[in-house]
Amino acid sequence: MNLTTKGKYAVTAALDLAMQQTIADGFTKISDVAKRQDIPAAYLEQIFSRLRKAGILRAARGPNGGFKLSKQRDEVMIGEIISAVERNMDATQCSGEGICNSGTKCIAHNFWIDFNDNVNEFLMNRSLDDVITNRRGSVEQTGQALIATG
Amino acid sequence: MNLTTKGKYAVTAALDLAMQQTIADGFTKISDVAKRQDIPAAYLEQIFSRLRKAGILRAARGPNGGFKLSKQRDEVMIGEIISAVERNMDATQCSGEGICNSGTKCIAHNFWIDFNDNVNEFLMNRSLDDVITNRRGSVEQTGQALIATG
DNA sequence: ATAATTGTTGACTAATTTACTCGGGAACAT
DNA sequence: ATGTTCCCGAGTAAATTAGTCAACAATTAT
Repeated sequence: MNLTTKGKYAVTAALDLAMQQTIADGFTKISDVAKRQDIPAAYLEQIFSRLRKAGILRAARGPNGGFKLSKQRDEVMIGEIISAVERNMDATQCSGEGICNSGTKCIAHNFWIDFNDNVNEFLMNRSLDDVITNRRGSVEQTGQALIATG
Repeated sequence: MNLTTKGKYAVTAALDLAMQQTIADGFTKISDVAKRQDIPAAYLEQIFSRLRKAGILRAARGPNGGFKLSKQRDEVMIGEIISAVERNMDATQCSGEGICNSGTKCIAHNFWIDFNDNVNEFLMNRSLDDVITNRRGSVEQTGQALIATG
């Protein structure tokens, strides 16, 4: 299980983009997001690069360039953002392969699978819009998996 | 958010103790647990030491010594075990202090609080007995906090 | 054209954390 | 006494985190 500043910065920065788009519809510069959210700009570059490769953001270079969400803010789930930048959200010791105790399932295996499912569902059921409007999660499900379980 | 092999070993080893006590009622040696669960014995020593200091385990030295649960296995919650050995399960950047963006709450703050609550509830609602009998969580609540939110 | 602006990429690094090991000591049973 | 088992603190190699930096590529405004 992994949740580092990288993932937290990613969520914060994506929320910032979503809020900026409410105000104006253009692209938002990394340096502006970095300043507002108190995130090191050069580090945020790395993070946005991953979010772009994951299809969550679109970029434009040059003056008036920057980043914007590639979907509506109620279509971007927090779980997508985290899994795009974070190394490994799986809680099992064996990456879900069931080989955690000398080739067989350890006695905690199924428990960690349940834990994964719980975290997964929480993060995949909350959009940027939900967080901004302080909703506790929408009903719509994506069916997409955040945590690989083998 | 932190969930390392230390926490996972702790849960596995506690489950092992719980299962051994079903068979016989004495103390179980570190070396036996380590062998059965494929955990480095010297490392498990550290882990059991913390669990003992947290009041989860009792120890006895000398021949026929070892460890046993200090409560019934349906009274020991997985969350207790993890928080006894793991450094920091809090998902906020600011340890819940609300100073994540230059002294004020960052825009993701409340979201991470909700996330903490969710994880907390999951882990504090499952006993060793629940995991062993493959139940999805009991109804009883402890009211004890796993994740500090300030 | 050219200069200014902004993202793109890959390499690099210091600090921290993880996942252990090791050695000696203390309590206990026989 | 002797062997067994936990107790405790120190030490460490490897991995990870949390960044920085520099050169390059695309775009726009003049």
